Amino acid sequence: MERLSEKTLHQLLRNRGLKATRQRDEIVRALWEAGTHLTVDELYQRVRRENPRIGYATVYRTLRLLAESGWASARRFGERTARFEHRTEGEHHDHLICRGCGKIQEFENDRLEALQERIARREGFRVLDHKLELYGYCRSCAGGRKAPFPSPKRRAGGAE
Amino acid sequence: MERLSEKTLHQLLRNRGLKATRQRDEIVRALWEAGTHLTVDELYQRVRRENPRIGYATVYRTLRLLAESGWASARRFGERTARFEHRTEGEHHDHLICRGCGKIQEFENDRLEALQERIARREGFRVLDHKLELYGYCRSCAGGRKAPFPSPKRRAGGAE
DNA sequence: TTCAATGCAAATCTTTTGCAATGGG
DNA sequence: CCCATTGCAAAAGATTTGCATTGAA
Repeated sequence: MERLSEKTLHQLLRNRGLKATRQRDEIVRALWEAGTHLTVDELYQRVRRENPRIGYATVYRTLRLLAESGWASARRFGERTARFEHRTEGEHHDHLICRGCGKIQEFENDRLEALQERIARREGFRVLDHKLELYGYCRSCAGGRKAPFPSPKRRAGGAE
Repeated sequence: MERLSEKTLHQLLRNRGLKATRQRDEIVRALWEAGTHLTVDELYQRVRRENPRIGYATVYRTLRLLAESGWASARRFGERTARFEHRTEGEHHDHLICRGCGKIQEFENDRLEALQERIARREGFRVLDHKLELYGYCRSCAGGRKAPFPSPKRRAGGAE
């Protein structure tokens, strides 16, 4: 049951004087195995399959812990809920989000990173992290609407 | 009372068969005059100074309308609430967010945009919009912590 | 044994909605 | 006039927190 992801975790916890628990192992493992961006609820459901007694709050608390410590990162792709993914030391990737089918594709580009770094430095910033999201239509959805305005005659709902 | 921003707005509303109202004018004007990223509440407070009878819901609904139509754009800088800013046709800028003092600075870079576009195209995506945020420390805060881990012995709160 | 972590329920916060009243075209 | 928009209060979601109990070190 001891895996790469859990070793890293235990080490990380020890460094901060925190405790390794069954729940934390399960959560970390589920996120690791998923390999994608999961919402808190999706993750909760998965962990629940192994351990039906786990609490929702524990998932939230653990995710916060993981995000703070760098093991995971939180993203928000224009949805109302946050998504989390495992984050590998050193590695960084950005996202392409399809407005048609909702697909989220990752990419990595060193020149992009370098350019960002340079721009930030020029402004006197020391960059620790960054988030880049490109929204549009993927190949399969590309034929679709041009989407400047949703449609005339529409109720004006709330914001965001 | 007729301003550039309002002209654009009325035109935009007419295009969609919607009505121009006092509240919409006030909201648009406040956001326009602010010239920065405001939370819904900040904007609400400002509009309220002119018109104390305005409803919170109206601000939300109007902001959604503005965001959908392109007049404004919604951002989320890792805070729990969304922020809105006026968006100028054609123009696009990204953000540098200081983790020290919270300052949000804007920048624009065509090479960056071009590179993003190229990367997306390579993946078969047609990009409509994008969001780039660089998090770090601004010049004044740069001396500060390196911030890998907040601090040992800490309660693990909820997520995000 | 000790104190961090859990599970549950209640509390918060943000955003959305239903609906009667209002007002723009 | 007609129907979109407003204001209010209530609802809905997402996330956080208080607290007694449990469990890791």
